[in-house]
Amino acid sequence: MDTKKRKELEEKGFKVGSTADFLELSAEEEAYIEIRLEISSLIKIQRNKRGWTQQELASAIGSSQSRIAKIEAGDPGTSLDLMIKALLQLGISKKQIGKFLSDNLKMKTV
Amino acid sequence: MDTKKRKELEEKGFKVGSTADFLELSAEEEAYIEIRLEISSLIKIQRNKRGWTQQELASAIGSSQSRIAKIEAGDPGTSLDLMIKALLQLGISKKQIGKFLSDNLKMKTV
DNA sequence: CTATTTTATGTCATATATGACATATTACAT
DNA sequence: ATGTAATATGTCATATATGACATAAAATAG
Repeated sequence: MDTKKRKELEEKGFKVGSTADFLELSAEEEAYIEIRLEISSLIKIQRNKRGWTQQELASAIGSSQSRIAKIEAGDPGTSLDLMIKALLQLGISKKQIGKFLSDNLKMKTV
Repeated sequence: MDTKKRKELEEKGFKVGSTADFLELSAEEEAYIEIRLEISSLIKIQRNKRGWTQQELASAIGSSQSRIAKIEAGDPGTSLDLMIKALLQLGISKKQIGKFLSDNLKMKTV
């Protein structure tokens, strides 16, 4: 991973280091962050596609507007669990979530 | 959802109620639990397929044997985040995780 | 421009997840 | 059977995620 991308992640609060020289993420660490960021961006896209406000989505899952903002911003202090709940409330099915993760193309169909 | 299945979930610690009459989960709540349970079972299957002990998997993600046992038992006091980290360390890619979620067939290919 | 809505950012008290540990239970050898 | 490794179950102190709230900043009317 290049230093620019790493810096971005560190600024968002991700613990990027701990791999010997603090210069590289393991493939698994990268994949984990990638999954989180992709799901986070899917939430934002789908929410907007439906014309929902962050407040509306928040209410639908018993959360708060600021929490949704943090999720969509890729804040690491948020869980995949809450993200999945958000997607499901947006009407995205398990199957569609799976398709989104497996297809590298950016989900035309949802 | 039938009462038998609900009882199983409640025994595992899931908050099943809060939907008016405490008899039904919303489709989204069900889907969320289903995703967790399927991923949990995928972890167990893939770990065994590789001949890893729970302790070995735990060490690979900086966790503990008991935590892996709880994940594989479907304990709700565990996060999707940790589960995904486990899968990735088992060599399951994001793409394969996606396929597993989208295909309803039980992952011959992984 | 000005008002109003929406989103972003920060803080805080509380809830939940965590690894570590002890120990029970089970599987699997020899 | 008897030991030995693997897994399950429970507890605890600590770390992290949480919703709520305040408020700033941006976007979108009008």
